[in-house]
Amino acid sequence: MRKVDPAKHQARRRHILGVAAGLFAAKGYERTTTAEICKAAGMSAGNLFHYFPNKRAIFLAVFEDDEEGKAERLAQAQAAADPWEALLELVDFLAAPAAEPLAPPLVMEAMVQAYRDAELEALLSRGNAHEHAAIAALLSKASDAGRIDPGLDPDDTATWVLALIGLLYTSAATSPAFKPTEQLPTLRLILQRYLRAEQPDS
Amino acid sequence: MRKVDPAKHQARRRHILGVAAGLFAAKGYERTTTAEICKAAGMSAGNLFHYFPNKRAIFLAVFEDDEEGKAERLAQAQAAADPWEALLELVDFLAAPAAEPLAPPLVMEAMVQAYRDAELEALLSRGNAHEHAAIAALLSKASDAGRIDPGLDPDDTATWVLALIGLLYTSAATSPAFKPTEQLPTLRLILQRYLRAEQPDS
DNA sequence: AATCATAAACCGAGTGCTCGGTCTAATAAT
DNA sequence: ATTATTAGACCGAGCACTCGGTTTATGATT
Repeated sequence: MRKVDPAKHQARRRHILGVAAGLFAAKGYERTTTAEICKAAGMSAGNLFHYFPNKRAIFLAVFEDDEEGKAERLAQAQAAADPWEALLELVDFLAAPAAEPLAPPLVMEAMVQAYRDAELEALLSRGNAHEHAAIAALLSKASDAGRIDPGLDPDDTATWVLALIGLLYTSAATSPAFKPTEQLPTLRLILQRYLRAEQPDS
Repeated sequence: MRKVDPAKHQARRRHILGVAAGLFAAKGYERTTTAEICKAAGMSAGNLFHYFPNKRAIFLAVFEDDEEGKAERLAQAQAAADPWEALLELVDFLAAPAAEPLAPPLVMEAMVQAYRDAELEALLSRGNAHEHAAIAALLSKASDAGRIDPGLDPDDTATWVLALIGLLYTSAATSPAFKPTEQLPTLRLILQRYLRAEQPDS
């Protein structure tokens, strides 16, 4: 009996997800055919569907895999001494992938698909809820420490902070001239002025 | 010989575009079938394609029609006496449609489609360029009048202002809890603190 | 007014094609 | 030998769009 090598299986799976992510980003979900994924992954249809039950599962897996391993980073942010610095670092961390060429269009595609797919919607909002909670907690702490405008509601504000980070993705996806790395300082400026209006110094 | 009644033709055309916009917003471009549009519009396939050469033309026409008539409003904004007030009003004007239920998902769909359709891309960036120019001009005037932070580059900043307005659309489309009308004041707050950092008064 | 001629408006069954997904049989590994 | 893995021909459903034809509205003609 031939023994399964789970590591090999995982690697092959990830290989598929990699090429699929590229295609989904470039052409969108519906216009990407399973045949194209097969060709790009260098395998046959039968084999592709040996790894995933259907096309949608491939799409979902792209984001499941991405969502993994983000939790500890969020928890780690909480532990930092200075909540304001921690917030800035967290923003940088969440904004960083926007510089990768694939991420912005992929995020756009995910958003538009989540609008009509309950499962994807659930998956994404779970990840989003974690981020939201982490940011809100930091905002609350920073507010207590007198580092940000105390008039801001942490929950509502966290939503806006997340949305502002998302702006890097949507802008990068919609206008080629927009370079997330170049624009990150402006994002930071906006956040600082928005959040720390009452404490213009340090 | 029968002569065409252009008004009637226009009305019928707009009727089609109305129902098509609803379907595109709800289900996305690719998942909306021409058969559905026919049914919703109460006409046959033959007749639908009598008004539009193909499905994509219907999609494009939705945004062409929307783009019309926005130019004069932009020009009018320039004429206003106080550039800062004019800017705020322009923001309100551009943000207003975000409250309509159809607009946010439709905008999302347009953005994602424009990423791979040169014609749509051209159409949207034309409209965007006008808005960008109008905002940049107002920012420039406001800067000269000492009403905003002089360190901000009008062009770059206009891009951000537009992106921030777009946030109302993307946020409304992706999270049902986000109500554009309720969030507009926060947007204004962010803009004020961002743009007028050096002039906290008035 | 009544009739005719003509082009627009409209219909809906049909068509060719593409797509996601399956099936069978061959191959490779143990 | 036995079973995992692969390939790609194949299938049925669904799609955008066409086509031949009917109906309806309008101007011209009598």
